Amino acid sequence: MLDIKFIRENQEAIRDASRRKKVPCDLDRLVEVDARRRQIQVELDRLRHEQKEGGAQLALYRNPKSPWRRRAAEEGVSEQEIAAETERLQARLNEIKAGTKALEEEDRQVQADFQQLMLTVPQTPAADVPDGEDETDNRELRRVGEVPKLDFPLLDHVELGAKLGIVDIERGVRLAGTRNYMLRGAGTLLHQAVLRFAFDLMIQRGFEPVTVPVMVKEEVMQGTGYFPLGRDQAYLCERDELSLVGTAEVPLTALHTEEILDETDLPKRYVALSPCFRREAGAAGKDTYGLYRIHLFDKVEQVIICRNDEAVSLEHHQEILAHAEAVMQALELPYRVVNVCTGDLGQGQVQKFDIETWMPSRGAYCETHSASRFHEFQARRLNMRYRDASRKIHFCHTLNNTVIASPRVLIPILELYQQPDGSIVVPKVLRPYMGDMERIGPR
RNA sequence: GGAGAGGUGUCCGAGCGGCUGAAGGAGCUGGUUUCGAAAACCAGUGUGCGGGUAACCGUACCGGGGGUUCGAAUCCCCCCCUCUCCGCCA
Repeated sequence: MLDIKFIRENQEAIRDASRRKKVPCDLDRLVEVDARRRQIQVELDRLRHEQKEGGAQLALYRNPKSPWRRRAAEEGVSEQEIAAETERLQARLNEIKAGTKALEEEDRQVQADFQQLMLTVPQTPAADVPDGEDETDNRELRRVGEVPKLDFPLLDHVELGAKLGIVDIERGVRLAGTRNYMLRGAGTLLHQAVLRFAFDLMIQRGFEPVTVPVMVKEEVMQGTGYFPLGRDQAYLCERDELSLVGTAEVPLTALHTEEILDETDLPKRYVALSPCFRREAGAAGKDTYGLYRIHLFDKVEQVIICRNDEAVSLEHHQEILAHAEAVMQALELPYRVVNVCTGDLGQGQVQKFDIETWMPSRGAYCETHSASRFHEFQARRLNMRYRDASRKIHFCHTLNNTVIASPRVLIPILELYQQPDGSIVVPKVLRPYMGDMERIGPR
């Protein structure tokens, strides 16, 4: 959500963002509703003011012991005159009541429309976000690590996994349908090892580990910007009015909802390991092979909540990106960093850097991480603020990034660490998490 | 799931239907005092929205939503949440 004042004064920028991000937003309607909203408030305030004063006066008229009555008596105002005046005032107040009631009714509708429309306004992208339609227009910033030259016929992760008995897609699908899987034996250990390694690295880097709820209320989904636009991507537990989160970004970012923090407590650095649930609606037929696009995975996510300062935000953006890169470098996986283009940006994102890791079976660098900054967008929706040294209140800025998501990252690990004999060498940094296992061989 | 208690400002805690944005305390900030500190004393100390260049003014908010009333933190209805006891259970 953006500041309505900012929206009013920067309509062209919003229109531009809406077009370039391909986020539909009826700005004309919003501006119209906003004008009416303010009109109503001025009128309502006026009516309520008159009501308050009139009501107080009426109390004085009606109370025989009031100072006003005493004064009136001294000045020789007759009982009849007071009674007449009381009646006149009562009539006026009844009139006001009717007027207020009608206006309040309209106000309710207008406020609802206003809120609805406000939720659709896109954040304006940063100046250095490249223009573009979709992910093919993302701009590569750098490549890190060498793609190893393996001079034997490569197997993909599905074949490797099946041969080694560590990835069981067939049975996963049998139990839960398409885009489901089972990890088994060393596959499960590898999965856990990757997550735990990443988690520990973040703790070392000063992030507070948090265990989060993965079923959250409507407001939380809306507050983080996933609803209403992304509603069909989420699994809903309608009976309990809860949604399964697609990432721990949601509960972590919303952690201080409705709070006013102290500036001295910022930035907040949080890390959580959670399951992530994604319906992948609209992705039918896309990436159906293997462990790439699946309904359930585990992810270590990092979130920073910081001061409302563009420069500070930028700095943290680089910081969270660096943490993720450190993980990839420790795993010795070749990756590249891309500056995500406007068409591929989410509604609330100011800018997003993806890390794409080389996946031999796909013959491409593919997204494994996504680092976003939002400025106030999420904080406004969540009403998450802080007080600065001069007691002024501001909305926080928020940022988040993947630390590691598995099993997707198992794709490059399995495929790049495979040996001619079909076994997998365990990346060095993961061995302590796997009972010093150095190699995954056939059972 | 059954029974009871309760939800008020940063916290604790009052609150006959109008004079209560809300007593009183604590905390915090500033000042006085002190060589300095503590203590004591004095003053200030919620958020949103609207209007105004501004000082400021208006209005809303006492878990949420309706209702009664000229007027509701205070009365009525519905919902939510927390706590205690009992039952069940990873």
